[in-house]
Amino acid sequence: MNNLSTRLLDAFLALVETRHFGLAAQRCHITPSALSQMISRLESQLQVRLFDRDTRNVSLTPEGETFAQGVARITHELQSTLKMVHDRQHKKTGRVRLAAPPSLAADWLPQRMARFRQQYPGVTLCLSDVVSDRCLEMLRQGQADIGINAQPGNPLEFDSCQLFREPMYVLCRTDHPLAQRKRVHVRELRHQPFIHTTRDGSVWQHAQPLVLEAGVVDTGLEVTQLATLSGLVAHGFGISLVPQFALALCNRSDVIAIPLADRKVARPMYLVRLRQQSLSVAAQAFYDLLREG
Amino acid sequence: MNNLSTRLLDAFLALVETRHFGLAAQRCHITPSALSQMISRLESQLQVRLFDRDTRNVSLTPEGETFAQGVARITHELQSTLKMVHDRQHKKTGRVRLAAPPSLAADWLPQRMARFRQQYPGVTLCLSDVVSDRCLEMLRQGQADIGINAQPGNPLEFDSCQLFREPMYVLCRTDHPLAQRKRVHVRELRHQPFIHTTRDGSVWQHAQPLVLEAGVVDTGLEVTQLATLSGLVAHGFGISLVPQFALALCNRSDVIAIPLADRKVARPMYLVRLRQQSLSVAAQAFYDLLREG
DNA sequence: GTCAATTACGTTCTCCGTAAGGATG
DNA sequence: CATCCTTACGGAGAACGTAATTGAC
Repeated sequence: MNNLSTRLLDAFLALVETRHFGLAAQRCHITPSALSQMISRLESQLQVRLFDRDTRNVSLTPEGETFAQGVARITHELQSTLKMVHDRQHKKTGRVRLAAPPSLAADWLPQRMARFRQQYPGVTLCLSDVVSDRCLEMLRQGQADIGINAQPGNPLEFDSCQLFREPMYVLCRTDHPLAQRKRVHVRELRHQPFIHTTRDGSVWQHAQPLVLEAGVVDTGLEVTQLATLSGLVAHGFGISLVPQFALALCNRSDVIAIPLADRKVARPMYLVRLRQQSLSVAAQAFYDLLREG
Repeated sequence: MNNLSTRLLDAFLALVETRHFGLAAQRCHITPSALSQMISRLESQLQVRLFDRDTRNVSLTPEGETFAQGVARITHELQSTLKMVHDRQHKKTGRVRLAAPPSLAADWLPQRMARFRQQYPGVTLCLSDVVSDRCLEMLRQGQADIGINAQPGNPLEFDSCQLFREPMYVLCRTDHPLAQRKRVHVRELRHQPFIHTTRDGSVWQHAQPLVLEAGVVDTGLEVTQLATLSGLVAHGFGISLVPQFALALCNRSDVIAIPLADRKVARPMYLVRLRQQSLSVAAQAFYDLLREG
């Protein structure tokens, strides 16, 4: 029985403002007869007389006055909500939270973020540069919408597609025997002192079996920052492996990066999202940009 | 086109909470089919997909999430407004503003206010004790809902009905020649020094022509408070006229009040309200109490 | 195969418009 | 008597229920 519609409330407000059935009906694009019936329905549903009216005069009752104040608040909230939803739908507002490895967060991803921002300046872009394990965790806990990760995660839980395969490079001093080479094979790293990156990062997880198999010497060094890594290399503590997009972060005049010839050593990079939860309109647009653009 | 109803919003909220069409439909007392259609209508009106759903799972989209928050606020405002109107209708809340002369504000009116308050304790009763001119002015400016006044005001503007006629009394010292009399006629006040009440009060306006005609002596004294009046009388500055309900306010052992025999000198008292503006439910109830009870 | 959401379709009911009615200045 | 709100009545369309369909596990 108790059912109010926005049409009813709008008609009520129109009559409140005009105090005239004819004008109010005109504003609502209905006939005065229909408006009269609507007001009657409203009054019978509320069980309150809202207007004192005869053929000459229309005025609010005190109860109608209080109702009008409430309706004003309600329609304000309603319009605000509709606008919010509409704006999100048209990417005039919104938020996209990204989780990506430091190597891509440095340049590759910001480049695409800038393109997206230009098209949808109202959408907030949040970027977390995270190591591999943390990336999937942020997605799982709803702290990120889109992840970029070397591991695709559990297919039941995550929807992943490969973006590209990132070639790996050997990082060594410019005076290192390998420094003059155009390409290097993994097996040539045998007996080389090796500096690891942190073990929860994808480089470690991906390269560890390969370099161990190749017979590198463990220096016991394990660092997080690529700048630290290149610094250790520069001062002769050993060599290391870095992915292509991380090269810019360890660029020093006294170290050099040699591409690894082994194709299979290239690190895959996946675009990852939760399978159960759909993306917001803005996040979906950014997802499409990464996947296709 | 854009038309939302509370049924639609309630159905939406039910589905948000249950995440299950069957249960939500049960809560709304409709079939799952109807609920499905309602959600579809809602989504097409907003042009936003609100739920991700298949036969196994129902979950909000991010846009549905924001809409749900808005709807929660809207329904809260709506319920609050409906309750407010309902409470006013049933006199669980409300306000009645009264304007009455000091004589009636002292006892006669509070007595009825107490009776009303007992029945409708939630209704706030505001009382202004005002002189005659101010009473109609407060009604006119919407500062009072109900007036009690010796003047009915302009019949086009005010709706007035007489409550009673209040007998007038001569106030004099106990050692005054008239003090022993059971009744006094106006004409017997000839040559008596007379103390006036303030000229914007009804006593002055009502009694002035009569006492002047009778030939009283003007003392030049004109007071507002009845306690001042009785004090002046007690100290021999003259006599005065007071209405019956004001007697309690000038009760002193050294003054005495003698009823005026002239019936036409009795002061009429009107229940007054604005004609154009209807009373609130609470005010109407109090009006009826005064008029009939 | 079973369970749940959706679609198809028929019925009911709401809601609006036209036209007549009634009240007020 | 003119104006404006209201009532009466009929038709168009919305909304719900029943039943068949689709889809996921």
